[in-house]
Amino acid sequence: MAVAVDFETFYSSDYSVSDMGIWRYVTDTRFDAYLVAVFGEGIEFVGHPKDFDWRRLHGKELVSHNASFDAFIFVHLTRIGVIPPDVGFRHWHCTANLSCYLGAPRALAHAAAQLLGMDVSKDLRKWMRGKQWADAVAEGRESELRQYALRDARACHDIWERNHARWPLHERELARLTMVFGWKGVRIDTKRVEEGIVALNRVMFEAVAQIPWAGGDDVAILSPKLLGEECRKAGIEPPSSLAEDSPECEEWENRHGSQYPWVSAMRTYRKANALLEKLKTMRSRTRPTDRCMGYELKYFGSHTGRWSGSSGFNIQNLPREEMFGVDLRACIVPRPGCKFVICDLSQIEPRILAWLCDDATLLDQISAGIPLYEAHARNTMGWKGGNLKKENPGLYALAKARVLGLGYGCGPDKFVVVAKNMGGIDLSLQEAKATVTAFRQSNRKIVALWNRLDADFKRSNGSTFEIELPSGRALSYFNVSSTGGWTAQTERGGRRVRIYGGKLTENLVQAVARDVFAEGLLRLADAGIDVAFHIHDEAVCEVPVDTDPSEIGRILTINPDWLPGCPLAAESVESGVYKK
DNA sequence: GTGTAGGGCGCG
DNA sequence: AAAGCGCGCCCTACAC
Repeated sequence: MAVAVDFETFYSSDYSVSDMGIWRYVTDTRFDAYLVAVFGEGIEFVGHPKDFDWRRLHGKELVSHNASFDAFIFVHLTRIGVIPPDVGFRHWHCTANLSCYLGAPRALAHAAAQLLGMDVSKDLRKWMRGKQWADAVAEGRESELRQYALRDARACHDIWERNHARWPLHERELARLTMVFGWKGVRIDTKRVEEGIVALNRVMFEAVAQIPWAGGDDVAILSPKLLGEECRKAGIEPPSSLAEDSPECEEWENRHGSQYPWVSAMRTYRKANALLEKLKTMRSRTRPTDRCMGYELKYFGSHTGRWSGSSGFNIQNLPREEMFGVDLRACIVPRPGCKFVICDLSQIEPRILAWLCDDATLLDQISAGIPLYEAHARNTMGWKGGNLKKENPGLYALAKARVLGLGYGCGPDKFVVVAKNMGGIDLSLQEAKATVTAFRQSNRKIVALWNRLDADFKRSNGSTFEIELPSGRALSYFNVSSTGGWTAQTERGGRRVRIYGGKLTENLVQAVARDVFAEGLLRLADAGIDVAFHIHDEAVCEVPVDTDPSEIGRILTINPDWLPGCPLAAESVESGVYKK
């Protein structure tokens, strides 16, 4: 039994949690929590937070949809004296996270539709945008608003009551850790951020100077249409794509690039702008009190279970290298007295794939210390020499591209691109075709896994296809259908996507790797090691400077009980800044 | 004005 | 028949 708590707070087009982050939103002078709805265990209240007897929640299990928002509001209202300081609730669960775990959408309206079959329209909340409680009163809609808030609290309560038994305790703990890691945030090197902003403004100024249509105020500098018009004025055809990996665009650049620097200026502008926006977000979200920036990760952000970045700042996709002389990762630093130990699980996905295929040869080689991609080259590419990475870096790169690309069904056309992007390898389509065929012939166990999953999937036509993962949780595909090709929904009620053996294999591997890493996170927490943030298979730990870094790798590579015989390895680096 | 789709590109 | 996968955020274009 739990009590649902749902706050309604003022927001507008230029004042919102999603743009500003929760800390700045709450500390802004415009902040106003004008309503709270509380529902469950015989409590039914809706009104101003100051009018609720918060002591009624003492000792209760609380639940909110997006608990990282409501619990933060609760803490803030306690700090400023609206809520008394002695309300001791037991846990504060999140039904948005629960919904994701169950394969339902995160947003309350859609989650309630899928999990409760209930229509929870958000129209009134949108209507409140930019309006204060007094505006609602003036327009005679306050009782409607109260009902709306209570209805949301009831939906949250019902989602919890009907489904929480299917959410394991260790997964709830992962969700809780995700919330508190994000609240705590990361320390920011504010000087480096400022310098980066100055440098990028200059880069963009110079790029704009090269773009003839960039004069006015509201001009779309990256507009393909405007580029097209400019090209036709000059009597040349515009490239149909500006992507870095477009051969057509590469040819255009070779032919026209020196005379017309437009494409290269647009690319520079695009990259520098994306970087600049990230720096500005960091600057605006850094708390002056402790020079730290809160961030948010979405627990179960992907259907395979991985976390995903969120809320206007994605901490999981910071560039690895410096760009335009700006090192974004280095803007994130340990707190005083601490260092980072950055630890990642080495080649976790191919190891899992080998384990799932029961490829004993490969597993034994890895256990014996042979590098994974070298072992692959020995087994299936005829490598007979010594250390492959040292003796033949080109072949090593190809082996890596084969393992990471071809293991999941990549075809020849795509493999040309994958080999180029991943290993800088130029392959003709003919060579790619031969490589794909040879790979599938010499990796029969992988192909057998594709085929087995594909057949199992098709047997689920008309219903839900579930793959039981070694950890005990399930990977689900809803409403399997064969109409117009085989499709399913990876999210309940979501868009249909094409499903096939290679994709199922990749999803399965990704899900198992996620569970391995998740167990590691729980063990780190048990050992009292702070994780500043994490990126799929990498934990950025923030520890006192005298901490032994090898302990962290040891903890992350303990085999879960459900993964016996899969050799795990980790690499750790100590650093005074975040880096790759 | 808002919402959405898609190109492009950052990450694992 | 064949198909790398999983994300989020920037921007533009376009429908309403």
